[in-house]
Amino acid sequence: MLEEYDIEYFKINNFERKRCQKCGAYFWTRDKDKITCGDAPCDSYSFIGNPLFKNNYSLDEMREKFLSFFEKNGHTRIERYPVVARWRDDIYLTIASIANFQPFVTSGKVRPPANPLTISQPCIRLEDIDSVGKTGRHLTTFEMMAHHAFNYPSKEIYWKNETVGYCEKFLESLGTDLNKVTYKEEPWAGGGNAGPCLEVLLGGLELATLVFMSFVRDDDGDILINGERYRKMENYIVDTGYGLERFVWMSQGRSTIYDALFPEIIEKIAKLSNLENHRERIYAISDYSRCIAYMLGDGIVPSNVKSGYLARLIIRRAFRLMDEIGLEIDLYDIVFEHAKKIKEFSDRLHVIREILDIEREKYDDTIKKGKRLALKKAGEYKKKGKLPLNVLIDLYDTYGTPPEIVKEVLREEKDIVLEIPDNFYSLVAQIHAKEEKKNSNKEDNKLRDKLSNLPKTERLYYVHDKDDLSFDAEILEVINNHIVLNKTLFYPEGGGQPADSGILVFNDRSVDVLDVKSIEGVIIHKVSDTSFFKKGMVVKGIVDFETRLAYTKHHTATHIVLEAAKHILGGHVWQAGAQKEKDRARLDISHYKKIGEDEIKNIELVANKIVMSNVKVECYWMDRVEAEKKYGFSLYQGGVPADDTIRIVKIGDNVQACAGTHSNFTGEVGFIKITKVERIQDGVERLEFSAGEAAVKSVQNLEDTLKEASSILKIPPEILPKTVKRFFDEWKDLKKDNERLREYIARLNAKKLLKNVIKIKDYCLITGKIDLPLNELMKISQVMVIDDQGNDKVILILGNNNGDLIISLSRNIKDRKIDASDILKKICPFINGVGGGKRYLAQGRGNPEKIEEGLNLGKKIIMELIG
RNA sequence: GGGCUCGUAGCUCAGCUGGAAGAGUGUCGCCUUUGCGAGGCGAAGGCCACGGGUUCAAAUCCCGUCGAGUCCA
Repeated sequence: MLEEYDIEYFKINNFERKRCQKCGAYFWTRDKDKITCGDAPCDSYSFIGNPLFKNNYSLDEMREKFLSFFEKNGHTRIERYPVVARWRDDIYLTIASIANFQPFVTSGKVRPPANPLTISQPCIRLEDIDSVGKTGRHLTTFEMMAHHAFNYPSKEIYWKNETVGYCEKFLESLGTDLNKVTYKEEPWAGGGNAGPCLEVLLGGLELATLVFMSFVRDDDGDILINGERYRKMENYIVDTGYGLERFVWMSQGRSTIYDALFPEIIEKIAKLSNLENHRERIYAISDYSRCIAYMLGDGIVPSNVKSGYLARLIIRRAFRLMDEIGLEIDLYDIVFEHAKKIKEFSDRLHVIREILDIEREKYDDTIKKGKRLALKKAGEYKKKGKLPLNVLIDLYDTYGTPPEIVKEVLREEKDIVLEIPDNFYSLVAQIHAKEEKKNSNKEDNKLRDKLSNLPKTERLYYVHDKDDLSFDAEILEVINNHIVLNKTLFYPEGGGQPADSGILVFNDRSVDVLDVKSIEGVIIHKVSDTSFFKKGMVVKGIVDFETRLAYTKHHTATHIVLEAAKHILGGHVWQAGAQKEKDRARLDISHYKKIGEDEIKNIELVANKIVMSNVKVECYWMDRVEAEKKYGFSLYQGGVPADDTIRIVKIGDNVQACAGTHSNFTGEVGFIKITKVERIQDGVERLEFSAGEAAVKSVQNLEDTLKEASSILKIPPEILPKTVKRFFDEWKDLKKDNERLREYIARLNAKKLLKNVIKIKDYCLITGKIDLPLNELMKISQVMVIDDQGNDKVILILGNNNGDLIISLSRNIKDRKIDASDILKKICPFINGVGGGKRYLAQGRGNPEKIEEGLNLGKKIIMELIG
């Protein structure tokens, strides 16, 4: 792989390629005497107390220094992207600056926002969360300062020489002695791409990585990196990453990175705690709180799934650390110290506070419950003297009680041993390791191949005339039961809007269109019959008007409801999913607590106000880069399109990238009625609603229900709640009365039955037929056999006119020969019955006319058993 | 997206190898005490989340719905 690192710049500037005498890695240096690569652990830190830059820099100063340096060198400065990677479905958090441009820019499908560009991108990586605070250099959150150049076969911006040159020039501008810098060779791979990479090392610290992304994953490729195969890409990308925090640290030479970055926060915490005893924890809190500020500031809502779970994870870690050092302030007070420095968070501070308050409450509940459970489990295992590992795992996995808490609770308990293995958390991870892989749609892939030669279908549905949903088009291809036309008015399934239905007509024959899909811009119509369709025919298509109109209204309504929800609940509301149907639609939104009744009413009201204001629904195509610049990432509520040009749907303040069909004015949507709100996940609320006629019908249905309910009670609907309450209360009272009476009747009957007692030895045999339901017989048995138990051994056999039969024994009968279930089973055949039970109680049913007979038989059997 | 757990008295929970609803705490009443705190006796308070199924019988077993918790990716 040497030729990849054979860089002109190194030659011109008299670099030498050497092999590290400690780790064996190859590296480049100006220093003839250097024998190690410069990376830890081969070289130790030489900058602590001895900064290797000329001046001290803060985070803001260093960031500005970097960005303006590259601006001066022909790069365009780009605003940071959010830390939550909403434009990707393979990662939740932005883990690198290049992540902003994957997958569509790196693959060449979409052009970059500028080329070359420079950016300082806040990134979050939780892999090393356990090391934070302990090592002095690990962080969960860092800013990756970067410059990127996207090179295409037709046009190269710059490549390796310039990249290394910029690096040297930038280091030089900080007053670095370039003789002390080494460039270590290290192949890089990530996100399906790979390439050679140079790690820039100074004073034992890796300051930056210069990646030359030029390979793409391919099982047939000839390049092997980390056990995976890659091949050369057509385009090639300069992907650099300069660690802002490390540059700051290097400039200050403080003993840890935390001391360099967050001195005022550490000081604040130290005032309330003891810095010397809790140094590591305080460092970790200073970092975690910044991570939390970014996550919540960029709109992540804590949840039990996806990125929300990661937010909750780190928030809870922070709570635990704070508790461990007895820090008695709100987490928000620390998070605020970070958040106040980030200008776009200023109007989100109150939401951040509220979220953290709610999280604190939930955490306290979980821990409280966990402690109780731990004590209970400890009690269960006291005899064994040891709490088994699987119980410990269960406590964490199922109830969220970390082993540290269990240990704390059991500190007082001396009878029970608790062993927490070092790899506890990886053991938990192993349990969940089994992952099912989604099998990709094979049928789609087959079609994809066949369609690859066809041109993109002309989409008439964006420009059609509303009153006439018919069109003529030419058949380009017939594949199985699918038809491809040169143009179509049929809307293909997408963006939560189902496909149109309708018919295709040729001469006087027609077929139903069952499904419509768009595959890479080629629209295919699945039809009921393709037998008489041939390539080249011109056919007439007619889209079902009613269905289309219903979908259209609900689609526009979805945008309106989302806007209303944002207005009422706040800017953290994002669409988490949506689906339209003919008579209703549903919209999932992120929100951190249950939506209240009043809030729902307000959302409904605001939505209807938007409808009544009858604003124009503007749909137009726009350059992607421009649109992003103008409207931001909130464009992408329903997913990210893979094109340079995107379709914008603008309804007042609400602007979204959307491919669906929409009404011309909001007034056409008609009445919007929210019919149901449910929580599908913690942090995700689902709103179901209807629009237009469907909304009117849904209200009418509700009214019908109300009328029906009140007509049963023969009252007007207005007093339904009051009356229902009265009935319910009365019902409860009657139930209680009934209970008392049953008890009373049971005792009366018990008294009566005592006349039938047959005494044999010390047994009391009682039989009787009483005309009462089975429940009452059970009650009598309860009274006679269990409640009023004296020294007598009572055997009770009762029957009723219904054919029910029970046999009940008092618990002091120890003779195993006498078994209620056995006796009953012997009787059953003679009364055409079934039944069973246990030793002390059996119950069955037979022919009502034979109950008398059954009772006598029972008497006989028992007398034989005792006698 | 996947796994696990839980919905029983106002609250915290037991009962869950199927047999007819329990404890602690809180509430109310009476007694004891100089008062506070506390103690004694008693009472009220349950669609056992909802809907199906299995069974002679379901709080208990099975399926579904709704609600809650938690871990992992």
